[in-house]
Amino acid sequence: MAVNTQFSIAVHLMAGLACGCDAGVTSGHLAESVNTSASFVRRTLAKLSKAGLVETATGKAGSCWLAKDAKTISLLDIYEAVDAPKAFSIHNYSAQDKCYVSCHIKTALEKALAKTQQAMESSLAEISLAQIVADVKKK
Amino acid sequence: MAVNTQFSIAVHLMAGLACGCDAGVTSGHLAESVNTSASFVRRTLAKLSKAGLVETATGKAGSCWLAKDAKTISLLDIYEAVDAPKAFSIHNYSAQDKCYVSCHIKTALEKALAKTQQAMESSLAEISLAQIVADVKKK
DNA sequence: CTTAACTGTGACTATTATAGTAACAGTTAT
DNA sequence: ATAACTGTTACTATAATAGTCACAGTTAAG
Repeated sequence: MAVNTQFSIAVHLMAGLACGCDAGVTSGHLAESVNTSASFVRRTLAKLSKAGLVETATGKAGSCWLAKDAKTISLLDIYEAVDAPKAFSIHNYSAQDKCYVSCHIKTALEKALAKTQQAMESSLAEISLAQIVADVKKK
Repeated sequence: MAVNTQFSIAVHLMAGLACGCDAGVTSGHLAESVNTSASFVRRTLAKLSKAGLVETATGKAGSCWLAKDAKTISLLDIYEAVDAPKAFSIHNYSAQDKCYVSCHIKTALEKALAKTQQAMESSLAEISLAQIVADVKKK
């Protein structure tokens, strides 16, 4: 798979942490839920930790837990934490001097796509982890 | 590169067509502007053609042109025409029965991300090809 | 009616981002 | 001392995408 799923995996992990906050949740537990290796989970977890969304304890009986209340964590926080790719990527080519479209399309596109990216991020900011967890529990 | 640039290339092509509408624009001309092969251009052009955004003529002196006024073409039209990937893809894993997060996260995520996708598409719908062309010409 | 110059399309290769794994050093309860 | 974690690096495998090649189909022009 060459599709980026970091973000959705990260949300899965965060939801897992939000639900299992009673017991000490390990990367192994989470890996089982996501169906991948503990190592892969830990790498994503590391990013969430650096972003201050998750706290961890090393050593025997080490574990992970949410650093904040799920209500105060938005999907945008998670999106930014895992530095998922932008919604759009612009092709990079060497501009042909004699063609003004070729020379200026890139900046024009960047300007337009910045707006779109902004719209997407605003939308993500409005969804909290708590909402996701509520949805998961409802079913 | 495993990053999808279909969309930005398609906009580049459309801008090229919008600007060079006087002369017969060929896939070769466009390829030069984008700095890729004519064949690759034609394949993207084919999608735009199927979507009714572009018309083409085969045979000697064949060429391409916009099917509609640039003012009436939105970036969303182009986005849909090239069926660019969704902003987010959800990881696919086999759900672990004993874990309810694992079982239900997917539908919860889909619901949340549908909103985000919608926000993005609305934003794209508000930008017309004509605006892009104006930006390109301004500089 | 032959040739030249296009489009349209299928089949192929190369690239590279990403998923996923393995291994091991560092840490800390027991 | 040992067991069971985290944190991190290095590696392999996969697959989406870019990009190329080749050729059939079409049409204007000589």
